[in-house]
Amino acid sequence: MGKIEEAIKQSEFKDSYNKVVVNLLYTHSYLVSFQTAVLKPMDLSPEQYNVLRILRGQQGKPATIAAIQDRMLNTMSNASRLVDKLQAKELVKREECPENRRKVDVLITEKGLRLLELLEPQIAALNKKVIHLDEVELTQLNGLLDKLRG
Amino acid sequence: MGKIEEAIKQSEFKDSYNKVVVNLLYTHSYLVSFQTAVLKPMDLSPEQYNVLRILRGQQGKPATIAAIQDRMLNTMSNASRLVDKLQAKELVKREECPENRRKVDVLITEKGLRLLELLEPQIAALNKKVIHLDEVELTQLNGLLDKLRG
DNA sequence: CTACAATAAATGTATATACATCAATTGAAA
DNA sequence: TTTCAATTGATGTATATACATTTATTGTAG
Repeated sequence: MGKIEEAIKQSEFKDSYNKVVVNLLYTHSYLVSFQTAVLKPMDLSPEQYNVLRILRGQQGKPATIAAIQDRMLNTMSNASRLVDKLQAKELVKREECPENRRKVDVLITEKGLRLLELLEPQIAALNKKVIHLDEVELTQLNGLLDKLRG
Repeated sequence: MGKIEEAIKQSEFKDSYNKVVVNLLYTHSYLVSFQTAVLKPMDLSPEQYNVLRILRGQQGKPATIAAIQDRMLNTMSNASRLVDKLQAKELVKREECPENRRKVDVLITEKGLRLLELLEPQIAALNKKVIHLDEVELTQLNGLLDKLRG
């Protein structure tokens, strides 16, 4: 695939900022399309998968809808409806928060945990296959992305 | 904002591949949300903006729907419907391709070109403001993203 | 030439997303 | 205590997206 100029058949960019934006959008699409292919047979969207991982990260503690929203990668998305979908598949459950009845405690179920365990090695293998960087480069890239956001 | 661990309140990752994926998804969302804010007053979505730029890149030559699809950042999206939306706003026009009536030639209009000229300095200023990297780092980042995709 | 496969774009449909609004609950001020 | 603003999540709605199917046109094998 190579350079972004070839990938999108554009020979030059206004400036390096512009080029890096296009490169990031393109690389994002590259990664998401692979991820989607692995998740789809399990009837999960990438954002649903992300919510499951957030809930597992709570290690037994419940998370409110607002807390999930906060940690989501796509900050514009709708945590309430994502939880609806996951609950319908019995991958998460809602519980009324006793000390504040406005809040809703969301927890990952056993079934949800088992699904993650099934998916994770597949995703890891996929990442290793489609990300053509070594450890040093991965660290550099993580550093640059962190710095980008300031 | 700083490190990805703080941004999404996750203390550790399975491996560096995983971390870089999360970091990319998060940075993507960071950039798109800014871009959307600039485009929204002009009633353009980021993908519509992208299609306009692709058409301008043709420098007067028309592009077929398939050619647009090819160059789009989000390869899954629907070029035909995006062109519908842009055409309704008179930013692009469709013309029947004379030598092959299955194809449709799409061209950017004067109005479309003027809109791009209006938006571009705004986008450039925004990029400069929200991307906290210098020229050397931008080049490094572009190189790593190109290498990532192989 | 005819029939059929291949190609190009449009359309149908289900789901996802963005954003505004609504309803319920809580907390705090008068 | 009563009232009202703030918080939390759910819902309504329009648009966007993913993917399959359909329609129209072209190319090609028999």
